[in-house]
Amino acid sequence: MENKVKNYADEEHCPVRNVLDRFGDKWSMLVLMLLSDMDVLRFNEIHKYIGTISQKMLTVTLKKLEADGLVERKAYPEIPPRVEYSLTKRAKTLMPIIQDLAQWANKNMADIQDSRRSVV
Amino acid sequence: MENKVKNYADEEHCPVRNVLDRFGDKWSMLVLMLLSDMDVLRFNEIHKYIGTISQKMLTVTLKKLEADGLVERKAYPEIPPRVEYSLTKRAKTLMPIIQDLAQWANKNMADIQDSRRSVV
DNA sequence: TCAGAGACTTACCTTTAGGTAATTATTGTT
DNA sequence: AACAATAATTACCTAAAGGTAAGTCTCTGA
Repeated sequence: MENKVKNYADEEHCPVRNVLDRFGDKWSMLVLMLLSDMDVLRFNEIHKYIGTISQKMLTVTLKKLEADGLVERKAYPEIPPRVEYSLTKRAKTLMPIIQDLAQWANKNMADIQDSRRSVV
Repeated sequence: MENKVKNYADEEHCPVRNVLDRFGDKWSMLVLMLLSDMDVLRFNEIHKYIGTISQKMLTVTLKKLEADGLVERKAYPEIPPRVEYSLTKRAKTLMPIIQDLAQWANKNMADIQDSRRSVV
């Protein structure tokens, strides 16, 4: 019983909590999906694709994803600098699941929005 | 090109953004997984299983999930009151994906934590 | 008559996420 | 000399998420 509780609550040891916290934010999934579609993108390209993300948040998001080993950063020592981002192998094993999630969201969005409306 | 940008950024029409925003919070996934495991639970049972959630947040989370048609609430007109929560059909179509996600998280948590450490 | 059970609700406060706008470094171009 | 380009960084601010602790409602049993 106590164990059950631990399994569901313990932030340090719950893998779901621990890992999914990282892309439950506003931008991570979007960046992952974009990179999955486009393969390799430079900082400013991502910035343009996701028109509404701020430079700061793009930096933060990419750093977190890089720290988790989901995104690879390749900097070319040129002036002006060029930096290319792409998905790692690890991220590529995750993408099918994210695609499923996206598909589910696509299928169910309309119904869910209906539900929300009928509650209000 | 402009279309691409829209597809990736538009909050109103992006299904992923729109739907997944809802369980990208601190507790929703946990509650869904718990209900998936236990089938039917009362308010205080959930509260005990997830030892660290506050009453307020449990209420908020359950209400959001109910509004989205993912959780069903059955109140029995007794004193003291009894309320039972369970997953809806809609939620049950979502659970396999969440299970996959959990599995992926389980498999990759250790490596991801290593990555994070090596970055710091 | 007062405590207790169950499922909340409310007021208040702190923490975190995220946004804005200005600034940096370096070199080639005008 | 000033400017443009690229990929950031920094200081500052607002809004949203989440936590704490106390209160509410209604009946039952001691």
